[in-house]
Amino acid sequence: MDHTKLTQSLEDYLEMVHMLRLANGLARVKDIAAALAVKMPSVAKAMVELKKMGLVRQEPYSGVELTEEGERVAAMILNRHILLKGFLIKLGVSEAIADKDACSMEHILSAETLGKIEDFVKPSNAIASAKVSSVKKLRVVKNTK
Amino acid sequence: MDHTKLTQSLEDYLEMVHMLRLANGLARVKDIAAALAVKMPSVAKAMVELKKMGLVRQEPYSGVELTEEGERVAAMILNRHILLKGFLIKLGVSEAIADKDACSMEHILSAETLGKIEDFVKPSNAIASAKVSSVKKLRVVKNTK
DNA sequence: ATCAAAAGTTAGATAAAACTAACTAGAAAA
DNA sequence: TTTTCTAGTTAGTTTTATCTAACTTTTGAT
Repeated sequence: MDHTKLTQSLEDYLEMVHMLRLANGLARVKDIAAALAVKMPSVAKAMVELKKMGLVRQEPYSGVELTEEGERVAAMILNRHILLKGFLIKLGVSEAIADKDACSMEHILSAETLGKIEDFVKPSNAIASAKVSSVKKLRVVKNTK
Repeated sequence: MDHTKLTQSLEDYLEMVHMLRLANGLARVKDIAAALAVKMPSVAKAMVELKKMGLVRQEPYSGVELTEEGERVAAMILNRHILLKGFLIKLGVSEAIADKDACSMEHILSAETLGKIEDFVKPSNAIASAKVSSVKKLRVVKNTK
């Protein structure tokens, strides 16, 4: 509800909550920290911010959930991630590196560039279900930034 | 000489010094600030760091120069910039946006991804002089981050 | 030659994002 | 049911990168 703009790092946290819920059903502070290669207090602080912005819900000492708005925003970010990862793979980049670089790129590219990348990746037969199937294949692993 | 790793922001300052010297012959604090859309004291602080690292030389109250090592590092960064900008333009992105996004991307991509992008941009007939001619066309304008 | 404007510098404040250390709540084992 | 371990939190520090305000040097007009 709060329209304050997300920083890159908050986008990462929000996206990771979403990924972990898709992968495990539950987004724990400990797992968020491991996946982003940070310590738990960093996650706690980020969650305080995301709660203030109304993107995340959390009862003390338990898992993190997304609000409806949070879900909407996180899905956007995750779609960007999937698009960029697919793009890099299409260029011949290995899956692990594609994942890592997509994660960095997803916060900085302009809408125009993202659009052109989309055109490149889906030249004609853009099947809407592509995104969905990619999401199903999500596997969350520890990052080694 | 000092092997401390450059931060993204120091890479930007170093690259801009190089660009301004190529474009104007002289890299002034005021112009560096304008081109990167920051204030002069930010440039002054960055120059202190780059001097410590032995990448930049400057007599007080005058223009900034690159050391040999600084020149080497700056040229690498600038080549990355030129590569990425060309890549984006090839995808159909407008020149201004390509420049801006290349500037963000140049700090974060892995060697593997940069290599694949190079393959994509120069499929076969990679003329060495391409880089040089791009440099000649450099025009430094005020950034509006 | 003087002095005002422009360019450069220094000092100190603020904000983001991480960390460590120390504390608290909850879950699991004895 | 205690106790212990794990997960989560809070407080305070550090680093990076910006800023504003105040000061200094240089330049250049008069």
